[in-house]
Amino acid sequence: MDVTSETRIADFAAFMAKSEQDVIEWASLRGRVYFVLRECVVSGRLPPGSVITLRGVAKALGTSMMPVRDAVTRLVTEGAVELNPNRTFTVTRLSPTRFMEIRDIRIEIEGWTAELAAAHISAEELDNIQTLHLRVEKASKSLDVSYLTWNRRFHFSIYKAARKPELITIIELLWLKYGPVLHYFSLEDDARLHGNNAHSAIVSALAERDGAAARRAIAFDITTASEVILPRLTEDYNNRA
Amino acid sequence: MDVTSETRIADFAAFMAKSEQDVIEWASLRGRVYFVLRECVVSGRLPPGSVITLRGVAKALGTSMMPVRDAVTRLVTEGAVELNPNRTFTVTRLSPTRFMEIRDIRIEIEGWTAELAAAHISAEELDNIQTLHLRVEKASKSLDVSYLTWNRRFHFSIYKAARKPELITIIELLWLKYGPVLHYFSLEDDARLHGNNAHSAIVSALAERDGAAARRAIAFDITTASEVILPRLTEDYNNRA
DNA sequence: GCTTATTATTTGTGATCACACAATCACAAA
DNA sequence: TTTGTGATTGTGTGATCACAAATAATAAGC
Repeated sequence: MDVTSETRIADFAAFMAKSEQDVIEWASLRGRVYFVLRECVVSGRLPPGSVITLRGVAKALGTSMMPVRDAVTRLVTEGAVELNPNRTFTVTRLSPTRFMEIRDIRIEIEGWTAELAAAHISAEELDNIQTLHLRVEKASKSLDVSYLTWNRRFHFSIYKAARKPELITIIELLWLKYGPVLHYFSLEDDARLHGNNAHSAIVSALAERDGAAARRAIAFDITTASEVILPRLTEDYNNRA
Repeated sequence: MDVTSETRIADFAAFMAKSEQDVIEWASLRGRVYFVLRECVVSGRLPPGSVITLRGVAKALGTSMMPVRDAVTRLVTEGAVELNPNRTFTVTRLSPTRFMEIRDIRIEIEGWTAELAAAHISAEELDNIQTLHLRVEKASKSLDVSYLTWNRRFHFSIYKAARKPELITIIELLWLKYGPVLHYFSLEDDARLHGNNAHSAIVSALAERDGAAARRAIAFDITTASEVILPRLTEDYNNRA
């Protein structure tokens, strides 16, 4: 218990410093705490199942309990964190069946969104997506953790081209639940290469304004990635249960 | 300003009493406050655009600010309430385009869920849905406000038969945003009759385990209802803007 | 020595207080 | 009459305190 809490505090502090280097500056304190916690959960710094205590996080971040409380309860309503009957907060652990359900929903919704994007995408948006595609490829070759970040930006740049903000909101929620398990993926080079092939197919489908092809390419991307993740997740889930 | 706040307080108190008559008993105070506020928003007691103050609600419910604060911030993350730059909370007002976007998402997701339900539905579930269908029909003939409640139970009983909890979560969020504008609908008898025809089609499609027909029937139900709502919403939106 | 009961610590929950910001109203000057 | 300026009120936000419940730790009993 001592080690994890210490680790958490160190992670929080490190990420706090990094996030202040970033452009994003939040007005309210609760917003900053939410941002830090959210990134820790999505990036896998806080692995699924790890406990979160309000006072611990507050101490680690040098704030009061209140902003942490707001941030954590928000993550609870978003499904990234669970409130156990033991009165403890834990990062949500996805069961294999739940993982597969979210995978199927992602294929349906993100595929649909990409299909809509193919109909509305502008030349500038397409340019931006192509450069992002190159950044993802570069990040996938070097063993960099930033791969997941670039991959995220690549996907959401496509979805934004559909001009459906409510769909974006839903997809963000899906990624928030899906994000932690993506960490199983970060050291798997061949899977990344497959992902790059899928990304190429997405880009060319968008360039040709072929909605059906874009939907298929998105589905292929999600499927290939999940085929790498699912066995590792299942193994991990059975061991820890 | 005086009238609305008084009205709000009265509504809250009345609904508080009614909710305690109900079976549902929440452990935490924040949960009860959330439940009350949520129902006030969904049922249209708090029309879109009305302001919510933490101290006012706390005073009306006889609690401290804290549970209200938790409940309202949760509604904000769920999209039912907005936090304006003026530092005031207001019930989210759906623009016509935003309404149509959610309508389309509902057709896609709820149609899909009904299609899945047709494949997995059991005999008991089908029985339950048929009795609920009769309750909706009865409530639609008498000019009762409970029509929306029964309609909601009818729909979610179908979606639960799909056995996809993540989909249910998404649909709940959609209804939370969609709910307030359904109040335009409550006095329109002929539209209700159309809705009943659509419901009959849904039930028979489920009885025959015809997924494609169930999807079409759901889409028809949502479309016919929105065709009644949209012009009224647009008129209201243009007048108040 | 092992089990059980009791204390102690840690947890989330709710209440209260202090602060900063925004809006509104009142009064005075042009 | 209109406009600018100051004060008052009301707002969300953050901090601190008190409490109940649950877990962990300790001590008592066999």
